[in-house]
Amino acid sequence: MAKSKDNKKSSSDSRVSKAVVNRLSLYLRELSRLERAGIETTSSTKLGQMLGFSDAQVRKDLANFGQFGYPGVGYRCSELIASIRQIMGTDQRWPVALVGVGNLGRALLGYRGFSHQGFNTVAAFDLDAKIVGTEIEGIPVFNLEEIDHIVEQKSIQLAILAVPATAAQEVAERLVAAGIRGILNFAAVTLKLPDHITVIGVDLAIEMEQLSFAMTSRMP
Amino acid sequence: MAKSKDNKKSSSDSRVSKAVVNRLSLYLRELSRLERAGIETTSSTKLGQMLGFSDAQVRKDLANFGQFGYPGVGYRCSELIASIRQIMGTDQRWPVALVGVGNLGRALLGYRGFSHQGFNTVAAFDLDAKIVGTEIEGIPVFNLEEIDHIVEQKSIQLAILAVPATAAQEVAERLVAAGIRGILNFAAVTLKLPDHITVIGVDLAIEMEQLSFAMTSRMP
DNA sequence: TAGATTGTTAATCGATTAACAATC
DNA sequence: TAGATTGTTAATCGATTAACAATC
Repeated sequence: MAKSKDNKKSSSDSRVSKAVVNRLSLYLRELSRLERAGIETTSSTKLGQMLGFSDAQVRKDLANFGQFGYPGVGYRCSELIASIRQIMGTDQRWPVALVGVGNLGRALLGYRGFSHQGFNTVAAFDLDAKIVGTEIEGIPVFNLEEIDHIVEQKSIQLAILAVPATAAQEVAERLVAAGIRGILNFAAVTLKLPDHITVIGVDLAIEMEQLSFAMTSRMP
Repeated sequence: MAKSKDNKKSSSDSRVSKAVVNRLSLYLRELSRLERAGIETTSSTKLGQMLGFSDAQVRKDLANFGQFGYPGVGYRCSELIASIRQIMGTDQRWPVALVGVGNLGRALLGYRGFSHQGFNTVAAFDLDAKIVGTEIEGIPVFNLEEIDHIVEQKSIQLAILAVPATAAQEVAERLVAAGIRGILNFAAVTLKLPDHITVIGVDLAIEMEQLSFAMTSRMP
């Protein structure tokens, strides 16, 4: 085990920035790749190089949560993976609701990448009578009216919101009323929700704009 | 027009952070909403409030690129929209290639949100003989072999990469060889590409992890 | 042992906020 | 005019990097 004094900082004391948590996910992704490749040990320098960060940054990020390495040796991939999973909360399974089974929602239902990381889409919701009651990719589609019931029954805390922008605020409020505490929002609107609700916004048009800005500013 | 001395900083002098450019996109999104609602004027305070930023931050971000407001009055929505579009490069149309017509790729082909912002998916690429030669959502699907040809013919600089993670690095290198300069990467890998290539990564599993971290750290 | 690498403290750098004269 | 709000400079805050003793 890593270090005898395993006084990891309690997970709730550290007010840690969004950027740190994002990098933690990237470390996890690289570490998993190394482990799959049969590599047992790595270092802050190597990990940083793979991702374009400094070695100091890697160590500092991890230091927010405890001591995970061995001076003179580095980090054991499998151990660090387990530690980061625990920090991120992905050492447990999270049942997820997907709301809005349109084009994008359907693709997300079929997306295999989530389950690896500990996320299980267990219920989908829509208003379209043609699909309510069916199963898509093995996941039952319910009428949105049933959200309170199902969220409670399946102890769901997380939702993926893939409804049209015009409906997003209203649907989000229903999710919160149903007991959802975290939302991955694909709608191109800023949701106004109570402070205790976590919202991560993914706006694909905005990501494309970052590209066009880069093309435009670094003119060749 | 805004200010008589329109000495906007030249778009290439300002080395501006990723965070600033992202907020610019958010300002643009809110301004468009206001304009659609028939509101003609706003202020840094109001704009900030809508998005959870300080008024000073809004003004500082804009100050990177010029002077767009009227002291005592605020900003004219339509003018500021036009200015930000110009800064972002979305005052012009960008032809885009979509590579990898699987589950997610197909959804992205059907996604209407891009074209509003000035992006036009004009060609899709895949290896699957069953779909090569067909049109999906009105967009022709080509064999990946044809990428060089088509990219040149259609003057494409931007690509959306939606292939399996295992293929992403190899396919990305082909895109670069074909002349692509910016990639929106949905594959869960860090691409190793020349410095002059801009890559924006969107990893949905990582976004979900941000949620589970929030659930786990702010335990109720 | 010599070489490598951690965790951590101090120094630097950059980003955000506060404050205010200028302006409408 | 009085009130509102900009653009900008200076002050503060936070994040990144450098440096190094401790450790294997």
